[in-house]
Amino acid sequence: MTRKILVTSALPYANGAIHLGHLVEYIQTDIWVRFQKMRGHQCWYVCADDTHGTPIMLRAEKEGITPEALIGRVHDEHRRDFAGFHVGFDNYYTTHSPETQACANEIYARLQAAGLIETRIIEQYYDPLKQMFLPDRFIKGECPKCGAHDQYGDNCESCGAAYTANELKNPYSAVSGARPELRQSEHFFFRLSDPRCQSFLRRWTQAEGRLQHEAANKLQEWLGNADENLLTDWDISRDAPYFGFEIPGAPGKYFYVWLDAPIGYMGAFRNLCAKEGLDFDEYWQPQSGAELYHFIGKDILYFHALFWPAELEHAGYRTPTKVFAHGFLTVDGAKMSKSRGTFITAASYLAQGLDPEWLRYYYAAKLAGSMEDIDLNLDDFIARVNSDLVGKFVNIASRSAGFIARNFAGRLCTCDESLPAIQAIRDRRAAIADHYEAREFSKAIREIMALTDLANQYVDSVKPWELARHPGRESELQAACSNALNLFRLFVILLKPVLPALGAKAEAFLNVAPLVWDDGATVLAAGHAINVYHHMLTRVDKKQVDALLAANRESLEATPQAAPQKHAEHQEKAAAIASAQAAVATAAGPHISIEDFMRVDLRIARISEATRVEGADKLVRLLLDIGSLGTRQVFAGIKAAYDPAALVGRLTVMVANLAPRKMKFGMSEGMILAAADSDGQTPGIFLLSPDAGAQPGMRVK
RNA sequence: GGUGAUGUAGCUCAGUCGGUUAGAGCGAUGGAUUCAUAACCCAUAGGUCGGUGGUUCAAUUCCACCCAUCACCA
Repeated sequence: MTRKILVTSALPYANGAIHLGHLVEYIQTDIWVRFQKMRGHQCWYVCADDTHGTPIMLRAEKEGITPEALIGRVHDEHRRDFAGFHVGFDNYYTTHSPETQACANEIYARLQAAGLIETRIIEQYYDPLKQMFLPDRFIKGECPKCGAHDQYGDNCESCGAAYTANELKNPYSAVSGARPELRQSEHFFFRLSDPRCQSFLRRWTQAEGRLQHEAANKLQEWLGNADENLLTDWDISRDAPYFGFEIPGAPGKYFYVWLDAPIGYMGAFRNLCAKEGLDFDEYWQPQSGAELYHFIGKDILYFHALFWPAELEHAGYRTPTKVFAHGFLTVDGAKMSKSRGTFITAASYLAQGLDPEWLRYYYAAKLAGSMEDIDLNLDDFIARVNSDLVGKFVNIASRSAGFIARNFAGRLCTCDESLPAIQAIRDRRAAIADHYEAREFSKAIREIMALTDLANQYVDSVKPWELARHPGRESELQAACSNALNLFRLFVILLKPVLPALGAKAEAFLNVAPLVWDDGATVLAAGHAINVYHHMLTRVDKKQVDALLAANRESLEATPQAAPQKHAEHQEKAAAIASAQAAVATAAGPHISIEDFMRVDLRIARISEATRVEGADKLVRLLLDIGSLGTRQVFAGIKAAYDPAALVGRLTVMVANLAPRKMKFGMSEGMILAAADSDGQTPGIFLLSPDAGAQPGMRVK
């Protein structure tokens, strides 16, 4: 039965370059789509640039161009990068399109008719100079806790404290530098807290097979128990000026970028329908028999498994068949880092002359159907590609082709289908297909590589190089090489979803039409002529990888452009955090300066009160007297080692300028110092004490 | 602090619904071979399956706690 399948990857934001982290998702999706197409299903793969929002608007302004010009340029870059990695979209569109706008308006109107849209007045910082409302991350100021300058409006990158934008001291607009003022504005909300949404989502998210188990657990956490309503309404509007779609009937109000982003899937597909003569409704009406899959990163599960299905359901559309979330990419076990050069852009990878199929293969060999992060271990990458692809797979063709060309004018003889290696492939084809279907690509690759070992063992056992030296054994030689090349052909079929370009080269060499999955049931006919063999794949040289890292290594002063794996408006803040972390990690070195040390305000403290904390396993609540600085409440994880009653009255040392942290049990306004063996060899926690004479409030230095 | 996940050979990962000697690929070492992009083939060495306790005749596999890493939430 031919399935009708619509597949999407998450929309990359149109203000940054595609990097290796993005590519995990697009390659994963592309492999799956190519597999479905090879199976003969009608499968459409659409994606688009996510083009709206404040960051795009401001970026364009900064460059002195229109937002349309900016997103047009980025669109071309993205298309080129994806094409370079053989990501075969059927349509790569843009959310800034009439189709997306029409879909957004339609969904909005239907939600409104269903009583799920509500307006509410909210208070927000406004930039009087720029004359625009400011999202939190466009407000900077001094951290209310530690006083660090130039901190963003939601948390402090210096001390880690979390707060709201209006707690910032001396706030200023990151856009104009002006002092922002609080103003009221009417916003539109999607009523996710409505009982209809809630009960629908409980049902929808827990449906068997809908989400991965880890994802379903996460959703359960967000939804809470049946008697709780943890969902809050979603603010879907932004005030002008904003680059996006104006809300119908609400002049000066625009759809928030995250509202129209997933609708961009529909827009891209509608655009494809016009080109291909497809029936949009057949895929999107509630009773659709078509399948709909979204491939996403785990960071945007919230949008795709809560907001999006709730919108679709209540706007009278079908909901996704499944949502597939994947993990993040690490490089050599760590987050991608500009200073290490592991923040590798797609364009630089291609520009350095690395083969995109190396990466496709490596990702496939690491990807499973789970949300676990995957690691690009560069040494492993080199070893694996060289050994598996060149040494095992391509080698089968390379070691057989010469004999056929030289001795038999390129003609094959009958393939021995009873060969154990061929039988083994036939036996495993269905299982390998199941692995592809379940996105367990690493399992598929493992099976395929085990089979290539059998093929090489076969060649080794019949020793064509010896047969070639003995006149009269020509037919044996031809049989051996024909069998080997047939084995190679079968591997090409199995690997073609992962290696489309190599597959095309192999098809040209084998002189066959594009191979589909079912071709694995057949062999090449006797007398079939193959073409001259040319190298199909080079080895990875460590020098190339080193050069790639060098090309991507940036000085610490360089401004980061995008953070790994983030979408839309997450980007700017995450980038800032990433660069701050990178700076700390690399700039600090083995020593800190005296200034660094002096930033920590250590004080003698007298424990004036110590009580158990109901519901906490490790915590003791302490009240600390620090002399002229007053008293502080601190939660300390020392319950295992100290009886609270025995602590009262004793002196210890505390960090007095640690950012207060809101805990489940109250504010913790500092930290006391205690020793513990980090290896866990010596159990216990040992509180520090000053020598006699120290008074509460004294500075420790 | 809470929740979820992860922790198995030098590296990357399987696996065990509790049961005789824990697997693969790569890497290492030794051998064989020379058709092939110094590829391939054979063999060997390497792990008290993060730690501690418990349940059991038996735990890497179940339970509890702890440690480390990651994510989300607060």
